[in-house]
Amino acid sequence: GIPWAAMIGLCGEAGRVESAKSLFDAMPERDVFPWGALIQAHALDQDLEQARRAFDRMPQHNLQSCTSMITAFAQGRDLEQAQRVFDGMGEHDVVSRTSLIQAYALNGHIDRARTMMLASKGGHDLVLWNTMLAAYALLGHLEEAKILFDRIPHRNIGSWNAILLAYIHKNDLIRAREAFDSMLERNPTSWTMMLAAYALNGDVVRAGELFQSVPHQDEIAWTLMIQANCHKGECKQAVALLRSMDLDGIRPNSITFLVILHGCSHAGMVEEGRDCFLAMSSVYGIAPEHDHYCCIVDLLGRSNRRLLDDAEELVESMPYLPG
RNA sequence: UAGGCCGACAAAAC
Repeated sequence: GIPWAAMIGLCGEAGRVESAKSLFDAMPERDVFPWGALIQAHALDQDLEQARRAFDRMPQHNLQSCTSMITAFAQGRDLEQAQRVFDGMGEHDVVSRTSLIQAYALNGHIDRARTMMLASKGGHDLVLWNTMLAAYALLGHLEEAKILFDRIPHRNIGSWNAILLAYIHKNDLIRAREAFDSMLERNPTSWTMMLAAYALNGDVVRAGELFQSVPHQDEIAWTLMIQANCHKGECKQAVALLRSMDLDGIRPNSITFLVILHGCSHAGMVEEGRDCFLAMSSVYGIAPEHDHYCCIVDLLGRSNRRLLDDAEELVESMPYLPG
């Protein structure tokens, strides 16, 4: 059948941590299992505590589980714990070293990370280089990113996406677009980054042109188009795009609504915002979260007396503390 | 077939 690890990994990717946990509890022969998947699921869920707990529960550790844990600590900004897990390992390989290097790179020690990269045994490794590239991009170290990028012999799409991110981070959209156009292969990440660059700058025209070329427009691409329009104050158009999504068979997600509510709030479009908020749960089946309530309360607060009553009612009914 | 790299809001970073 399907390997347990694959199932747990899939649950994690799909954001179904509970399912991943039940699978984990149900599976036999835990002692020979690649444990990393469950930790990964928690890490993807941004729940570092649960990841650590799962890690501690495991009767024994191996390269996989330790590497996942190091990655979780690296991305959870806990360098010390990452180093500690690394030190406790019986053996290391290029994968676990890469995780540790990422921990240093993302936590204020990019130079140390670079030294570690150069010293890394086991020959050349593309993912290791891409990890450093991505860190440079994130930190805004464009020059270092370019130097490294130029020296990578067999760049893959991850390398290209990382350099693209580096340009975008510097707001050099000309160079970003040049890189984007030079790519032999693009994935949804590439398209999203380029589209987001235009959308967040309020460049509806370029965003729209690019959107037309996106091979498979997903909910993220649509959300970015909505955001581009909101940025321009074209909230009516943004709300209209929500309908277009429907027609295209793409389901908005909770971020889509957050973007719309923000836009309506900013533009003072009280009724439209309220309607979207109501439709969110009743039509699309998406439960409003804390941020949505903040938006809608803010929105209704700007309105007339009648809607202000709505706002008070809403605050009383919401499952969060006001503020 | 399994553990390390790249996507919108937020977070983080600056």
